[in-house]
Amino acid sequence: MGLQLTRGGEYAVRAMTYLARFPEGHVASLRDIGQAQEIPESFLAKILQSLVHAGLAVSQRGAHGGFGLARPADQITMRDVIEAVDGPISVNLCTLDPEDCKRSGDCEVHKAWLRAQEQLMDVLGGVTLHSLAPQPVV
Amino acid sequence: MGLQLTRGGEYAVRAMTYLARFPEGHVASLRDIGQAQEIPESFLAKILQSLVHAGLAVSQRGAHGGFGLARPADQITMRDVIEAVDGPISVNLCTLDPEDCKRSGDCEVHKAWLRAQEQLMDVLGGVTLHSLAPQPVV
DNA sequence: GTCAAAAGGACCGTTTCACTCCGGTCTCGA
DNA sequence: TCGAGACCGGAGTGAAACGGTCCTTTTGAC
Repeated sequence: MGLQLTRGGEYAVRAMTYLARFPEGHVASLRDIGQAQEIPESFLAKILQSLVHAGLAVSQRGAHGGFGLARPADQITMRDVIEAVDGPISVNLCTLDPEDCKRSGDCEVHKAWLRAQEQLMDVLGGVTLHSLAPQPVV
Repeated sequence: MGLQLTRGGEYAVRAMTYLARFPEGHVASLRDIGQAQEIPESFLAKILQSLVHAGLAVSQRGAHGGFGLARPADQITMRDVIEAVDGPISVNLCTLDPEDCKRSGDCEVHKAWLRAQEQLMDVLGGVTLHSLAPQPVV
């Protein structure tokens, strides 16, 4: 079964959506997030690190530390989140690296893949965390 | 890197596109297809078997046997081919089996995935082998 | 009958997935 | 200042999927 999101990507979207429910500046701990979203905590730690590295989340160390969004929720998309965790979205190898695909020039198949990829990115790039979040928790 | 097509799916599309260049009823041997499209023959054999089982290709055994399309090229889509080889396209587990996703009801994330999936299927389901083939070989 | 070709099943090395573990580091609060 | 709480980051791991290979059997044309 190809063309499927990784578990890490799925968890990342859920975790970030959870963080989007809090007011800006608020941080939630690994444990909070993991328990609320039913994500194994040790795995979630890795995922959140990727998100921090990508500049989508911020972390606060020490007692009462945790994670929060690095920007307002309406400025982070599903695409951002997924690419931070799983790397660039490329529906087929040949759409990622045109060098690698000697057929890219004349090849109708290549063009079809490019279109499919664009559609997918449009959808994922158009969905913000804000639009995903249920009514915010005050 | 998630969300990517398998090698098998890629090969399948190329192989079927190759077969679409011939007049109906013509069969090409495994070797022909493999050499023309630079696909390892022993692997291609497996892929073509999946396509035959799925009713997209027909095979002729014995001397001068080979493979051909089971229907006219304008009635076979990329989606058909990919699903025959890689199984149903599901961009996320929760879009495949709603039972499995207890969040499916109230969950905005779930709806976003459904939309993404639909877009992808629309593109892939709208591209026929006919539209992919270069000028047919007589 | 013989040769060409697909059918189909067993096998296999490598990579990726989906985690886990653990020592280290930082920070706050008492 | 000391220690508990929390993230950092790298190494490790079992299972599954990927990407094939190989070999025997069956079928069909000549």
